[in-house]
Amino acid sequence: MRWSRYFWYTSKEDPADAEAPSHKLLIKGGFIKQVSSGIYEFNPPGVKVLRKIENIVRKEMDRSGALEVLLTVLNPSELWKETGRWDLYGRELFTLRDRNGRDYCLGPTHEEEITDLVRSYVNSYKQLPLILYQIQVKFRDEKRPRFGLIRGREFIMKDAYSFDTDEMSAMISYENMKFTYDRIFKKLRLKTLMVEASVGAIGGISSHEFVVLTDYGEARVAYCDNCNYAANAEIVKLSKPKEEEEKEKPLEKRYTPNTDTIEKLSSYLGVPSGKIIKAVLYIVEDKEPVMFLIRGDRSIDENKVEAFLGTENFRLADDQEVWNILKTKKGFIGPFNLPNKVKVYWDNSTYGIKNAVIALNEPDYHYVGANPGRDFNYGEFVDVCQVENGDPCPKCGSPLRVSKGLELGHIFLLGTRYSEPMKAYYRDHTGQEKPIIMGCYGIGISRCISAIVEQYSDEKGIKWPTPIAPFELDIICVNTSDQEQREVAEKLYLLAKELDIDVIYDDRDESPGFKFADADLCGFPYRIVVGKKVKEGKVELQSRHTGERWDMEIDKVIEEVKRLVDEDKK
RNA sequence: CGGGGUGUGGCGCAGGCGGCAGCGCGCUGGCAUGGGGGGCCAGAGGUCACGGGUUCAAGUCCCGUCACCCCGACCA
Repeated sequence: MRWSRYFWYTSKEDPADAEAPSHKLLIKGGFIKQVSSGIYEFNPPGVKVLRKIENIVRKEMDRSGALEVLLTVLNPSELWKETGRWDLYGRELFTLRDRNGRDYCLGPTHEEEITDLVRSYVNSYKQLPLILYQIQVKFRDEKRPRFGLIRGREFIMKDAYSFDTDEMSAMISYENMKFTYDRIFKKLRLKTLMVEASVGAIGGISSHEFVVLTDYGEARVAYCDNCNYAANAEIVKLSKPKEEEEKEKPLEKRYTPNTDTIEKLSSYLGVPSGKIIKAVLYIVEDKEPVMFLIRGDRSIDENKVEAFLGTENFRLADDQEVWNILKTKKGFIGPFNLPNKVKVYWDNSTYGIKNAVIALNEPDYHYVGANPGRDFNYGEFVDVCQVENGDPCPKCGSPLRVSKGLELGHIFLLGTRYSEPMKAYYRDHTGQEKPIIMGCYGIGISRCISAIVEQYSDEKGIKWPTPIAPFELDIICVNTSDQEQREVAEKLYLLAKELDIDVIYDDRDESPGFKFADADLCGFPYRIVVGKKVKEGKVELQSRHTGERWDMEIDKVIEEVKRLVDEDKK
């Protein structure tokens, strides 16, 4: 490709609206362009990267025995009503109506459609097991799109679905996909971590996420360096700590004005926040008040709350509700003198605290020196505490490490969540009718682009791994008005094409510095600079990854690039 | 959906105290250049997000709407 004839425009300035490095670089480098919040179009080099990723994924899926299909983007509501998700999926579902008043959705995922496809052909155990996949655009009307391709409302996903006769067989399909995902991310040069994940409301049997550790992820991931345990933070169980050993002080009611936060209370009383028992009031299903008590230096993990309550329909009580229910204000909520309708749960972290500070639902007052058994009694214990760095590993007790993670893949053993309501049945060898056991497996393809940029970039720009790079080689002619340099560059370009190197020749009439800056930004793994040294029969070969530069004979440089590129792609 | 912020040539920004709409990059033409977004000359390009209001006069003040970004809760 000659750059002067290509459609590729970079920017000198950082885009104003981008925050994450991958978002900035992809826009600045002219790979993508924003159309609307969470909606991006791909320019030619962006498409090249996307296709290379897709093809790596496709190759590994095919190798696993999965078969590619292409389902529809526009999906009639009927199937979604069969599984109840037309209503359950909520406002995240993009819906529309045709001229005859029929409802459709733009597919956010395709369990319904794939199950419909399979049930229309599969009747017998002889046709199973089966894994089908597709690579296709998905639509989700996210509450908050973020960070470019990291969370979009329109994005490219690889979704696969397995169909098995029984749970044992389904487990084998699941393991197959786990293995395949591991290969895929290695081929994409992504350093991923496989973590145990919540099966959530889908009610599946097993679930794992593949995440990369980055500040621009939205999941919290806990992992143990000692025993290799790794899990999404929301499912890491925290049990009761040891009882504190401390001499009990007398109970005292103290005037504590304006202490509506733990920090203020802690500094007002000169007591560490870990000695405070914090009470948080939630309103469940818009009516039922539920109080959680937790140690003052810890936070509530609302994912755990959701799992415990069995509903996502809950929220913090507002000031008015706190007053109406408890006759107090925020900061002074406690487990004493409660109306009967308030349910109270004690997080494990509150166990064994001696000489605690605790509120009593009386504005501007707290108890100090409160001790369990003597001054108050625990109720039912629960685990709703957010996991933090250093918490004990549930497997081996070593300190956990907690990081932000970006979820690139998620695999699920679904069971019969879709096959049962949609009557996707088969006959077993005795002639008995049984529901198919399903699994589903996703990879955010467009999100992978961002993840790769997050992992491979520096202040100058992107450093694409060779298998994913928009071009493997960039040829720059320093002085375009020098006849000899132009001829050499031209010759090398044609030779590189001859050898099937994915090459771009920067033949634009721009200053050398301009082209160097673009080359760094756009992230070509190899660059040949044709300059003054052509007089000595030499050009310069550079590696974007290592920064190395070598003077090479003009006659040998392309073969060397070919060797390096082939090595990288192994 | 709660909280915060921003909307001014293609891009990045200034102007905000009401009185000729500016700068840098990019773009067009020309000249000199050619190893790190380089120099000189001459140009083109704007419904100041939208709607309403105050005023002799609004980019600027007031009210409303919309869009986008960031922080939180949810998905690949």
